[in-house]
Amino acid sequence: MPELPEVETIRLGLAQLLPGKRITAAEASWPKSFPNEPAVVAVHLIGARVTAVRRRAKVLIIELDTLYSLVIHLKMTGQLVLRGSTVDFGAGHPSDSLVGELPDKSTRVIIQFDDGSKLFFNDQRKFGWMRLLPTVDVEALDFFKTVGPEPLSDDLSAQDFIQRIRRRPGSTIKATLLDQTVIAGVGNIYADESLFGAKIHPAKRVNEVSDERLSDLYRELRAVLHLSIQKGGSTDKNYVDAEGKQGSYLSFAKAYKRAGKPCANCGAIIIKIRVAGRGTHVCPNCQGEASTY
DNA sequence: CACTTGACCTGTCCGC
DNA sequence: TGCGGACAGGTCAAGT
Repeated sequence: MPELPEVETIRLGLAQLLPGKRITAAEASWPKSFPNEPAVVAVHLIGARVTAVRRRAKVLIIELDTLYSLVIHLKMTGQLVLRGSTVDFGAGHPSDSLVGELPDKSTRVIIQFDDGSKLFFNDQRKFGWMRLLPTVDVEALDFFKTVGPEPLSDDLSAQDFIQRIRRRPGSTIKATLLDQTVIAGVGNIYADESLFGAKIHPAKRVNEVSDERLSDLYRELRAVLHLSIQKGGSTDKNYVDAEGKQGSYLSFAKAYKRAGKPCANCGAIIIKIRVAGRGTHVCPNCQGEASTY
């Protein structure tokens, strides 16, 4: 569920909170969530100071002054919440937080810092992971070697976007958007939202979509990602930011999780179907029926 | 080769 | 009330 805007929101928070802190301890109550050898952790993580927090696609990278990095993928239900920092979180009240006392029963890893603060890696479904790697090896991970360009990059033009989408002519447009090797960071929410905005049926094959429509999709995708980052991401069930707070994008969503409700453009009832093995929200009027293409 | 499905997991919701 | 099953969806491995 954390997609590009959610991971970016967490990154923005952690980038404010973590740099300069020194790690004093790390423990994993679910070893698969943090499978590194204890000896490697002892040498390259304990005592390390955080220098930067970066993001690539849906992956967070916490860089350390030991020239190692913590690489983290939250998958569907992962959370990274900092508690007990001497840095003030600002105006938010504790009641804004979706998570209560930590650790809780979904806490898999706890990273402790020299100022007494703790970073909690919670993950209800245990699909997420973090691993410690030499920083120079991070980009050599298979995922980073094959992942597509950042959709919000200034370097990605509409023409570049269209060219990459067309690498999968026989696939549905939604499956292609979700393919991380085509474009990075898009998941189920923003696939549905951007396809709605571009008035493209998710089940339509790429080779049946015009360049003009794909150009609309490029613009809509960037717009919904920008808006969601501005709203602190989408909280459906589990997602919270680095302070434990929910995001509010879903109250602005036009398709995702709106089955049975009227389309904001035409008033037709949004339906939920299955495309690329995922629950898919579509306006049958604005986006048309797949069979008519 | 291109594309789809299953596995990894837990919690929630629905029907009986 | 309890229970079985469907469902939620990111990514990789395995299957068609």
